[in-house]
Amino acid sequence: MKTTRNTTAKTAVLEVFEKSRTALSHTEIQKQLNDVCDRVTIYRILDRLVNDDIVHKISNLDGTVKYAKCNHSNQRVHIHNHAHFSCENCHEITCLENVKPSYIMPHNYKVKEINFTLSGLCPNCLNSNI
Amino acid sequence: MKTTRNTTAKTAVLEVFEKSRTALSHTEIQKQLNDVCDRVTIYRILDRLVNDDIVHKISNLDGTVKYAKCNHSNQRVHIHNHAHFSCENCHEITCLENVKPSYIMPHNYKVKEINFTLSGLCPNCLNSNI
DNA sequence: ATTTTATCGCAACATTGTTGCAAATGATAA
DNA sequence: TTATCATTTGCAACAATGTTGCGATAAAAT
Ligand SMILES: [Zn+2]
Ligand SMILES: [Zn+2]
Ligand SMILES: [Zn+2]
Ligand SMILES: [Zn+2]
Repeated sequence: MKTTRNTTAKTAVLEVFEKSRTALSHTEIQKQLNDVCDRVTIYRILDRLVNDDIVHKISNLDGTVKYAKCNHSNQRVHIHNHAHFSCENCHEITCLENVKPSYIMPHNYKVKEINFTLSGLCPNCLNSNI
Repeated sequence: MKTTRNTTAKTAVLEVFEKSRTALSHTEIQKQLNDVCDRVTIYRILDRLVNDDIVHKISNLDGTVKYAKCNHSNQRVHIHNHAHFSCENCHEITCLENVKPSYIMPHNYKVKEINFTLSGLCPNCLNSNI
């Protein structure tokens, strides 16, 4: 069985996540890492973190992909059914841990994962009345 | 004011949408068009169609972007609040026009658009018990 | 038919993500 | 501590996707 190692690069990436209130793209992580490691390594670390349920991947309407730390890694069944908010002004993406959509599916579909992203203006940008 | 023109390329793209039951990526459209026009032109046509509320853009968890015809262009207020299903086996993306999520948002957010994509197995792939 | 301007083709570029392979390094046990 | 070995890394090269500038083309209106 494949074990996951704690490398300096991985630790650095996790620290970046720890410091961030919002979800981060590969590029944003790379900028904050200041050449701690190669671009490719970041991709591979992110893959592993997603695989190990430490981070979850968020895909935005505009095609950008971001990542955020999971704060429920302790749960037995690990699913990300919370919503995300994408601000059209500041482009920040945040987890809305308490927003979970309810819906009724037609028969004959097997749903395994959901991706619910809302976009518009975040509280910050709404207050600066843009 | 900018007016939109009906060009042969645009007509060809619309015909491709008309023939398709599922959402299409830029690459899929290009393949079906058989060099009717340049790759860049397809991008520009898609942009215009989205802008004119004739087509809507769907962004998938795996990072792929697809487009589907809107079948409610007549509505006064044009919003895409229906869900989409993305099959992890055949990779087809279909509009679930009747599935609309209900949810409760925290205050101070202004929601303008939602993107609700479910993934798993579509009826076709579920029946071929994979 | 003429005019206007939206659209197109092309080339060049930017960004994002992937792969193969030799070298480096973390974890484990001797 | 040292030896071992599978995991991880860096590098280089590649692939896919999307963007921009600009001169040429063509749709639509007069
Ligand atoms: Zn904002
Ligand atoms: Zn989240
Ligand atoms: Zn399927
Ligand atoms: Zn749809």
